[in-house]
Amino acid sequence: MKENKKSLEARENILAAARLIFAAKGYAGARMQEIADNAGINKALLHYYYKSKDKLFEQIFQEALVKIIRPLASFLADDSELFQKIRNISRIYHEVLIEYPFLPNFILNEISTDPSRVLHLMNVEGVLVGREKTFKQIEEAIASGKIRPINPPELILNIISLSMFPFASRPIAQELMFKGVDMDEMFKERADQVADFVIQSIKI
Amino acid sequence: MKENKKSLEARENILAAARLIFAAKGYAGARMQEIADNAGINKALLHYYYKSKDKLFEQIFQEALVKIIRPLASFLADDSELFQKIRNISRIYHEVLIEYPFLPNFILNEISTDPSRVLHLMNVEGVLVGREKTFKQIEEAIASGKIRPINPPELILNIISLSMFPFASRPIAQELMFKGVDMDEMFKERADQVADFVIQSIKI
DNA sequence: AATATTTTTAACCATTTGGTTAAAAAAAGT
DNA sequence: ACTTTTTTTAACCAAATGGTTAAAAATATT
Repeated sequence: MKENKKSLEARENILAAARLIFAAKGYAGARMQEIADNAGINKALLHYYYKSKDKLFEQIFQEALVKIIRPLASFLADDSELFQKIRNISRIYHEVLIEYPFLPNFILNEISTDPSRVLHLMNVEGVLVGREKTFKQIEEAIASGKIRPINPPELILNIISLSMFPFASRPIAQELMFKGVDMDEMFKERADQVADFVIQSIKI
Repeated sequence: MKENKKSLEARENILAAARLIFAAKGYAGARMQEIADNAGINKALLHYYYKSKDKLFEQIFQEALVKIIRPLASFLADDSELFQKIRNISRIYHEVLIEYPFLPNFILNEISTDPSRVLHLMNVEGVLVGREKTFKQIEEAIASGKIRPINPPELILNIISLSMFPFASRPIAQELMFKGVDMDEMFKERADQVADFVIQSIKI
């Protein structure tokens, strides 16, 4: 007998619970017992399906990493015109983060907590492919007078900062600057705002 | 006998070690034993000076929160001209974060991990004072045609995002976009770059 | 010098935590 | 039907962790 319906369902319940708990509390703060409770099973069964906390975490973290890095890889590989590419990446990041708002904190936190445990999970190849191409595209846009001079990786970092930081800082931003404002609504409109903000800044 | 030189030194050693460990590993990942070792004392003495992990953490976290929020409060209270204010806050944040680069991750992480334990430590008053004034200043700059229309809190969020996120994302950014680049050098020049980027984006 | 107070330590403790075991229950194969 | 394999559970375990205690050492007060 191999992986019948019920066991697959249990596996999925475990993953869903683990996503929730790991994202909320981080590796060190997460408790296997809490994940088991949340998945509606007991701890021994949790260890039966996923050998150890490390293994389980690795899988969850890997998933999260992919969700965050893929839009960047797509941006770098994209052959569209520069401004269109900027609109695309901002839109995609906002879509992803509206669905998984905890991703930035989860990833940044685990990387700063224990780089050695997680940095190796980063599959860099997908990013490397288009990087030089996009750097060159930006440099050519500068040379041809289409945009102002800017260091290409910094331009990209700016786009990502504007897209991701507001999600990471949401609770504190809500308290300090957006008291009484519906930030979910704001985020929906923000994708294009960010793209416009960036384009306005660099275009001549 | 009250707080002689040696005991004050021990207290400061403890705080220094606690800053290091809490910032690196977060509340849940930090170990009292590790803090004690790092401070060159034993665990009982650590508890003698600071009653509990919670108490010690609260003090460290409070300090960190102040370092992050004060520049914002200064910005909001500042009576200078808008573009000058933008240059000021970017510069101050970059100065602070070059000295304490772990601050954004530390704070964002703990807030997302356990908002209830830490959100109440945020002294909001200093921020509230100047907020409406600066919002009005931005609105007037828009009305008078000096800058493009933008939601004032979002403009501020953009400045902070561009200033803080690169520090929070440093390890991953280094790997993906700044391979072989000296990011410390980049950060030194980035204060003015960020201010220019923002001003260029909004000015008409 | 004698006494009181503060500082430091080693040994200990209760709880929590990740993980295991051995056996029961359920399902599949024959 | 019965044998084998997979799934599930309760009970258990060793290590780690935050915290305590009681006594020794150092320092200050008289």
